[in-house]
Amino acid sequence: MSLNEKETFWVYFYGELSVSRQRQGPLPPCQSGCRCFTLSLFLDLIFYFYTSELCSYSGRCSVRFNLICVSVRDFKDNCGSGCLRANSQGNINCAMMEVELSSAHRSQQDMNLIDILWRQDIDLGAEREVFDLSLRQKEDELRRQRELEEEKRLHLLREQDKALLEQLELDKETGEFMPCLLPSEPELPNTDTTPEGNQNTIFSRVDGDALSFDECMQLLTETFPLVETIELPHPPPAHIMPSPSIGNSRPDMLTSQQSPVAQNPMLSALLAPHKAPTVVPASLDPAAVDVEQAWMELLSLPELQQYLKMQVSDILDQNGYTSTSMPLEVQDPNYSFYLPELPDLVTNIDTTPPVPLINNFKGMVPPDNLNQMTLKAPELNTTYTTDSLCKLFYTDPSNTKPSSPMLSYNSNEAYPQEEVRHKPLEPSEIHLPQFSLTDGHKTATEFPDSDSGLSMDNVSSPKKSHQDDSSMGYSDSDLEEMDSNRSEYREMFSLSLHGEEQQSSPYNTGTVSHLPADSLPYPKSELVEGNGHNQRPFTKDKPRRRSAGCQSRLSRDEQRAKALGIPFAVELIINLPVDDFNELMSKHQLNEGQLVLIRDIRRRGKNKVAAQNCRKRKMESISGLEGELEALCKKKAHLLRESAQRNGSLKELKEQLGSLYLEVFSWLRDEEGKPYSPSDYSLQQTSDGSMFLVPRVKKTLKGEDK
DNA sequence: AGAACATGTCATGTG
DNA sequence: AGCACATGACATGTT
Repeated sequence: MSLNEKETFWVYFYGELSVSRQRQGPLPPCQSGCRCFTLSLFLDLIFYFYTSELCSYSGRCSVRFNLICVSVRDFKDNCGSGCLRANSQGNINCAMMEVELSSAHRSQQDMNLIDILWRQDIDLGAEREVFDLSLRQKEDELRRQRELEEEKRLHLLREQDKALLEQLELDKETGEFMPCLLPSEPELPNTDTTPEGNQNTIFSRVDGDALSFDECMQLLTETFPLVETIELPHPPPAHIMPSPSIGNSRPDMLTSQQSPVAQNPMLSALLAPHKAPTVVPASLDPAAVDVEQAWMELLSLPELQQYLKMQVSDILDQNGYTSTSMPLEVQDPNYSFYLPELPDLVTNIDTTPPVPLINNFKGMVPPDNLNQMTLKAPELNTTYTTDSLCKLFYTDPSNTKPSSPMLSYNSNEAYPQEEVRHKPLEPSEIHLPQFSLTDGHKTATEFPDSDSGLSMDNVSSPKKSHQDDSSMGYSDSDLEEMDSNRSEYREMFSLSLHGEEQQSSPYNTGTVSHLPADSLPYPKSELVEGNGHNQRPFTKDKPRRRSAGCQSRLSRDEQRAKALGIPFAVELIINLPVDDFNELMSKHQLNEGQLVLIRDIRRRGKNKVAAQNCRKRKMESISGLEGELEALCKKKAHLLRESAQRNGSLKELKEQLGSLYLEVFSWLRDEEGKPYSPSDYSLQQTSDGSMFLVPRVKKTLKGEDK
């Protein structure tokens, strides 16, 4: 029996509705429950579940579920299990095809459970009409209609924004766009609550490619349609309390009071000062910009970071918040590490799936659709929002809290850690290629991973660039803790940021780590040809296809050296003979940090080559031993064959000898002319060739015994 | 999901 | 003692 796309059926998740990702482990499973869906809606929900948790996951994943689906007409008729698989493009290609709709495996326990759940829903007011197909179809039509209206409205808003920008005037002195008039901004959050909001509401642009503040705000609005504010142990002050009107509003319907910014006290407090004219780095093309990238840019703005710290510091000071007071830590031991400072802002930023990211999943229901999906099942009779959907599937409170993996790995990458808290980042440090040595004995780790190499990966690893930007000042202990979630974190940000900006920022934090960098894990990279190593490491005949994000360690060392102003190539540092190397070092005036980095580069480079050679030798040794073993096996087989051959020949000779013996023996006659019995006599030959007929001893002994 | 493999790094041993 | 190299062990990423 197969399910009709529109047919309503009940789904009972008995304990397992989980999203798994490669290497990251399963997400918290959905709590068991019974829900009424159409197949398409069920798939939508599955997809939402999938996209909400894996919106930026680029690898393969699957949604596994066990379910019992019950059609209206044929109540408790079907059950089965299946697996939705998504490819790297986010397409779910198997859908329900693997669902086996058979009642053969349904247990009586399942049947009873279905009955109980169904009756519960009846008690809650669910009627059979709820599952009527025609009603469902009407509902779908209404939903589509709302989607169309919503698209039109969004389009209109974008047009308005564009028209607004066209009204800007270019200030020839500053190169900034200044507003020639101050139009109202209905969709701009907090314009009515921020005193300076109406003064300079237009974020100036260097050129057309830059993100305006309005675009940033729009980005905020679009990206964080729904914010689940983390519950704080103490209520935030009134001026940062979220509006009570905040509910499950659709993101696109947010008003200035309902906007994510308004919902997010940290965010609103943070963003308000940014209404002052500020030059935004003009590196993004709004038409083609990835939202993630835009976010990276937005969050990496020095002004934003400063305000972020200032505002958060103020808020925390006012409320007595400390990282140790966060209740989230209780739920997640790692949370104090993830969210020490900016719980609201970054948590909200990271936990809400950006709408465009969800849109990346081609062929699936757009999030707006999801937001508008309605269900008439007893528990699902409200408009579907990200929140409600999450609650639908994550009814376990622990799963909706920051202790969830999603939140965890989202949080860690965006949080300035200890050093940031205690040592505000100075603008002069932001783009300072030559960091100053403030503490001689700490210079070895002036670059957070100058010894470990962690930051080298940070430099060029696109997915870590954000972490670099935001984790400035991570202590090594923090980094150690972060490591356990690093890969997860990486999955969240697939943006590719390249260029000096990203490369330099991690090193310019002026932060000091205190642990031996050895303890710091770091992503591995591969040796790139032409990086200075003439020796190619021994490898099997397999294609070397590591990801671009896992670039050469040395190239990062080179970037490091460049950032530190080391005046010679990394390959030179590594490959130069000791004397020449020392001479080179003495020729140049190098500070402690440079010397440490150079020594690390040389040590790592040498050791890397040594390891490669070692492995090469080991593999060669293994190959040699394997060859030797093969030869010995061949030799053994040959000897065995030879032995068998000779045994055969020997056996043949023995047979011939036996027949000859009998023939000779048969010729012998005693004195009476009778033949000798072979059992009584035997023929023996002496050394001189003489033959004797000898009575068998055995016979004689027996005779004596008698 | 997990095994197999590749690679970088560190700690330690050795000459 | 200090250095360079070798290698086991480990971590991490990829297939």
